Amino acid sequence: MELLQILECSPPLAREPLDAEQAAGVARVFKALGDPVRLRILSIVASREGGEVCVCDITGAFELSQPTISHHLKVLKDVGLITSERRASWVYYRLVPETLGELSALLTAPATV
Amino acid sequence: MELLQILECSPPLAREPLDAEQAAGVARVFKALGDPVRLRILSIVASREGGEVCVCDITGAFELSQPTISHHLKVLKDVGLITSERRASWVYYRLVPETLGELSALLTAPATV
DNA sequence: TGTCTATATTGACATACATCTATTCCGGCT
DNA sequence: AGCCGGAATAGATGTATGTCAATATAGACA
Repeated sequence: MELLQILECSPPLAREPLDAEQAAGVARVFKALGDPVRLRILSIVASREGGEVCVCDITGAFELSQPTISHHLKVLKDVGLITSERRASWVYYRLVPETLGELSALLTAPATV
Repeated sequence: MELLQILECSPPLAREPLDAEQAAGVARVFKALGDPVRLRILSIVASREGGEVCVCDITGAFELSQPTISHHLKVLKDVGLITSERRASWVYYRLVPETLGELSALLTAPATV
């Protein structure tokens, strides 16, 4: 089952308990967000005017090796938070806003009455 | 610095890149959410009428040892997602909706124009 | 005081993960 | 074809993490 589909059919945490399968799917995405480097990469991609970021731009923002950045990009891509497209020698990444939106909805807190 | 404060002053991912300190703080919370058992525990606590869950209720919902559940509760508590209160022999956990709300806001996707 | 129940802590262990170096893959260029 | 630069993959390594059994702690009650 696709991860985005799991997110779509998972109720907000505050509405009813997740079943084991939903929890496993959702946890994969949160785990991807549970690393400071990946969070910064995602925020760079998500906040970019035009929506596209070249890998070289990301690599330049960190004091980490190129393979490490590549690894983190793969993790984010595998859970459906970003997509990639190769053009000539460069690979461009962009956000998948639907995934982020589903996550946000999942975390919507109950009305503080 | 308190984790909730870091969440409060961190811009939505899609607005501007997180700095290293913000990312480290936010990542701690997402890492706590990055485990299926903890997600299910949190959803049990968050969706409970009355807001309180006894540890024994949680333990009964999993085929895991009591120390393991206790460990996961501590992780969720350490990042400010839940709080605990002891009354007589029992310990009750409840959601901290502010933390969940801050996280949700952080993930708010950019307007899909 | 002693015992019983509920929860937390400790210590051990196997697995997962972040990072690096070395290498490979892919396009463009000469 | 051969080379070069950008990016991905493979393999290695130290550290973090999820789990358990054993033990400790806290409170109720006899």
